[in-house]
Amino acid sequence: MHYTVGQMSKVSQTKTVTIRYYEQQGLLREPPRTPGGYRIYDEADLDRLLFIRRSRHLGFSIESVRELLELSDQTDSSCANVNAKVAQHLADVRQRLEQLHALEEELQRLSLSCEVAGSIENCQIVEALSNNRSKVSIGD
Amino acid sequence: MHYTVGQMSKVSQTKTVTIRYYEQQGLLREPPRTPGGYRIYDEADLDRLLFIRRSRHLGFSIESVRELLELSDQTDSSCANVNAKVAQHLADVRQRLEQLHALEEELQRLSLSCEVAGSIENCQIVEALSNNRSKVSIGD
DNA sequence: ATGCACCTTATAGTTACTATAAGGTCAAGT
DNA sequence: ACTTGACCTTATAGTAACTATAAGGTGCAT
Repeated sequence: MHYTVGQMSKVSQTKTVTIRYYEQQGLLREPPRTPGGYRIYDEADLDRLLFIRRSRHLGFSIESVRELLELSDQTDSSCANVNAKVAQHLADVRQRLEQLHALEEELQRLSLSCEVAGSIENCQIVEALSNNRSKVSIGD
Repeated sequence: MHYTVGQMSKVSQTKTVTIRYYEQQGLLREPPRTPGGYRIYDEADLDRLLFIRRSRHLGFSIESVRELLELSDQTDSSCANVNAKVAQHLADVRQRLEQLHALEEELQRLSLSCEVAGSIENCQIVEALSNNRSKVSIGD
């Protein structure tokens, strides 16, 4: 199966200009073209684009996405080079999971307190992500 | 306890200009000033700033952050108004959790396969976030 | 062979910051 | 009291990651 840029756009909810922007940034390869110059993508290109979009949506910078893609592109390289990077991204992902989970719990509490009490009291959404001031750091 | 913009900046790893930008955007209040015009923040301002930064880091748009903060600012409003919004954000957060979790598992698998086999084979980071094409949507 | 939807490159605009300039404030030290 | 230096003020311009628009070429269905 192969796709035009427009079909890629539709499936991935990405503007066609954005897809070409990713190509320019080296996140997507320069795909083959029709005689008339139209880009032709395949299944793997689509998967890669979906990965980029979802990673961006989860707050990863283009630079982080590039690194994750590079891990993915490694066919079977010596681990020493790669393992530190994996560990680093894993720690990052786990921190995000923790914070998202705290936010989930608070939203769920709000939703429940609404159903039971009929009104919101003592909303602590902000606290869900703002405490543990000393334990958690930011940074990418 | 109260803070200058510089102290807020240090604790939250946020440039002072960015803090003033959030004030301009209405995410932070206009704080009281010293006679000389310096901004003075309190604990609650700091918590709010940390919440904004972490939400942004998790991929929420300024608009989403604004909505979450509005939920938080509601003292005890009638739920009907708010509940739909909470449910929506909860669904969004849970989708992010799912995707992040898939990424975590794949990074962990990579890390383990390195320790055991000494090399990375069959890396499927991209697949971790790109499959379930029909089940999962993007959008904020 | 002629629409018309979809593709091409290129340039300018938007969002969410980030950097820099030019100058005022404040607390510490003399 | 005054000076010094770190930190504050507003204002303007620049950057990253898109997004919109223009001007024109492609390709398939009638």
